[in-house]
Amino acid sequence: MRFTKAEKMVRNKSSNPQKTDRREEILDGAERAFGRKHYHEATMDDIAEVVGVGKGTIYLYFASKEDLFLSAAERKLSQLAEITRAASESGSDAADAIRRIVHAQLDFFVANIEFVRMLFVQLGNFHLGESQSLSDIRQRWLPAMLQTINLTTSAIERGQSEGAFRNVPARDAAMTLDAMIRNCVFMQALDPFTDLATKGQVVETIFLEGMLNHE
Amino acid sequence: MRFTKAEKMVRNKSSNPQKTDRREEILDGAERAFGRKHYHEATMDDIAEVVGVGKGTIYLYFASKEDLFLSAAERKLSQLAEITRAASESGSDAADAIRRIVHAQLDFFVANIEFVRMLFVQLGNFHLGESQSLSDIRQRWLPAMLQTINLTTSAIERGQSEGAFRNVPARDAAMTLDAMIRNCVFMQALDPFTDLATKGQVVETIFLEGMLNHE
Amino acid sequence: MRFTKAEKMVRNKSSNPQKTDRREEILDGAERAFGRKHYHEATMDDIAEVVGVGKGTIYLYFASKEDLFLSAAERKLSQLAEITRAASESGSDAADAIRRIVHAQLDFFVANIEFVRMLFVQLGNFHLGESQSLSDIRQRWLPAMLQTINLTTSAIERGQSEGAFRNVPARDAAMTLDAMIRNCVFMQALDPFTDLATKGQVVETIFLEGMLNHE
Amino acid sequence: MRFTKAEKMVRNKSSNPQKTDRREEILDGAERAFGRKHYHEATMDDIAEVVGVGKGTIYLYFASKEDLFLSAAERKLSQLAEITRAASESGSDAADAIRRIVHAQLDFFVANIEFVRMLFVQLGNFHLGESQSLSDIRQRWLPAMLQTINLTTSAIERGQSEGAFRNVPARDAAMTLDAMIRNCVFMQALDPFTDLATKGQVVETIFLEGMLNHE
DNA sequence: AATGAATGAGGATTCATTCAT
DNA sequence: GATGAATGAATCCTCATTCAT
Repeated sequence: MRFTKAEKMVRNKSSNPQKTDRREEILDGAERAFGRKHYHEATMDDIAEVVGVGKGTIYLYFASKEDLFLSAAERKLSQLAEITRAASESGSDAADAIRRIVHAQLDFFVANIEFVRMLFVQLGNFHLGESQSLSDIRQRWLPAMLQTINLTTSAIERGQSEGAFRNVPARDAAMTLDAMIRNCVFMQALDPFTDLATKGQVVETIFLEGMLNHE
Repeated sequence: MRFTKAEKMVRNKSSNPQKTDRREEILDGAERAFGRKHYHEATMDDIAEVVGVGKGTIYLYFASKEDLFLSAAERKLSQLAEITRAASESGSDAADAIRRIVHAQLDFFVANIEFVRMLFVQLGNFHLGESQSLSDIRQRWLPAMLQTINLTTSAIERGQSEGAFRNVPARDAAMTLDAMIRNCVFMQALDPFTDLATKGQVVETIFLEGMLNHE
Repeated sequence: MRFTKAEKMVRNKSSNPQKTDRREEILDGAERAFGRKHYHEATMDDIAEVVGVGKGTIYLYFASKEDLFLSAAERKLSQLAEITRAASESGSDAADAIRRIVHAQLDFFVANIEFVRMLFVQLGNFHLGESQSLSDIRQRWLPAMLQTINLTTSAIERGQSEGAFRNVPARDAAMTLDAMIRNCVFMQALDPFTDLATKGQVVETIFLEGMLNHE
Repeated sequence: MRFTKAEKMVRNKSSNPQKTDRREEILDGAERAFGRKHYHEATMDDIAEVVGVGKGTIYLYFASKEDLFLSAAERKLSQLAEITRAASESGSDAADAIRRIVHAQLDFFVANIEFVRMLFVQLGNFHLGESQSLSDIRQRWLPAMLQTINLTTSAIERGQSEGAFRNVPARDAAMTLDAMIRNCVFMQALDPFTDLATKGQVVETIFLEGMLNHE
């Protein structure tokens, strides 16, 4: 039985253990490589070397450099959404859910610092559109990104309907919080000697105190 | 008579008005070109076309593509620092200074949306280090960036010493605010139909209410 | 036990019926594959897929892609020589032999259109030499090709010695006839709706009338 | 003033002497390079070396390797059509026109042996279709090829309407003659010591005697 | 014997930079 | 000073061949 290239690509997502492993290995390496250099600066040779496979091998699992890049980010974004869901659900009330989301995401970002590099280096581009060939970035990344932002938005809306949170546009607030958290990782990278916990605390304080109804 | 490349570059910083004008024109064009495409996606041909000069001409004023890019951003970052200083100084008290900074920066970003694209697309890289050839990004950008962040930090410290602001690490808070403001521009770019004023209001509310001492 | 590559190749020429069958299958597939695409455009993957075997299997029977290609053509050229011999021998006189050769070859070409594609696409190269890696094309193909052309040449010489044919260099005439016949197949491919029989008739008429002594 | 790439390509066809010269130089080199090796075997490096320019320079004048190849052949085919027209028009009667066409084309082919190699190596492919990316070969080459074949066809039809030529399908006869002439060049390449004049004579004799009405 | 995943040399194309005009 | 034609290093991707299973 024969498969076209496209079909093969799909098959790779199936559960064949060997192929899946190799695919994951390549994604791991790509994450590291793209974490160290810009999309345009990381060459396929770099990536192959990091992964420890031949250049051609990558093309057995991914259709192009772009596909590889999008896939690597996609995987991480899904994990982030999952982390966020778990954090949100374990919160006793809205404020607690927010607190847990903040810390869960911080932990995730720190544990995946290379992903953060990779992702946010490209993210400006995502937000700001234009880039033709990377245009389908939207299609590949948006679902997981929306899922994540929606979870935070929901937590805020819950707090608002309970009367605990100030009445600001929930989605805007959620995206603001998102930016605040990401920023901690940037700061951490800038000055590795400060404590990330402190920074997380600052975000938590400012955001929660800013949201809470003090009457 | 001949000049080494270094000598030429120094000469270009001289005050010959014609040369200065042409240099500024090129920076304007670079800003637009880099605003539309990634550093690696914008070619020197693109830039020359946008500026309306020959490709070789750019090399009379800038040593390399990288130098051009760094210079264009440098100029804007200085303007941002200037704007921020004016806003901060015109504030009647700490909270007012913060409010003015938020809105001044938002206005500046909106008026220079292409710069924001250009800058923040590369910024992740800046924060997160590594990239060899762009390593001197630090040297070129850091002064103006520090100046800007220090102005916000000072305003916060003023509020804290007056007892109006909560006692969190001022610099971390300043950088958090910075991230919140930048994020507005991203959101604006994502959904151009929402009102930027609203988003600015959300940032102002969350940050100020979060910082204010409610006892 | 291990064999060097050369030993393996020799073994493959042995008469083990199974191996021979598989070898023929692969040649059949190669013929189809090379008939559809240029030598350089048909990949070993293509061929393996057409044949319905694994890519590695081909290398059990042929030393390289080039060897496969040369072998496939070699086989067909031998068949063409055989067809031509039969046609020539069944002719009652020289003119009749020529007529039979023309039609036998046309029939063969039509029945093996993919071979014709394969062969004549490469043939310019053959005639015109140079191509290093394909240089031994000569050694592999020339025997059968000479055999074919010699049969036609003999028929013409017979006609000349009988006084029926005009006295032109027989070998040149034979090669000209060969080109005329091949050309029919090209024309047929160009315009599939015209009748090949007509074209064959044109060739027969022009060649025979041109050769016959009209005194 | 600025031009898009496509516009530049068109401009190159204009009469700017420098650009035209360089373009012609490249075509000359391409002709030699493609004459020595198959389209797929001649690399852009080869061609650049033969021409004596940098690899990138070729791309200033031609959009791709394919474009270069098609352009080189196009140029020659136009010259062949022109040669053929002149020969046909200078013929005193139909038979004479044919004779002149035969010898003019032979001379042209001999003088442009590398073109013949280039062209006919690819021509099988042309006639026999398929090759996707080279599909527009048709559009680029057909006009000049049709022009050439139509000239020969006309000469034959003239002879038929004058009653001098046998009544066979004129176009088929023309294409047959074409194949006969091309074949001389092949033979010449095979055995460089034979006289091409003799071969031309054989073609002329067989074709004309075959076409002439002997009643 | 048969397979097809892995490999890396090789090739088309792009683009920052130079330099003759 | 200004230009843009020329360059070739660098990059993505393909595919013949190998070899562990």
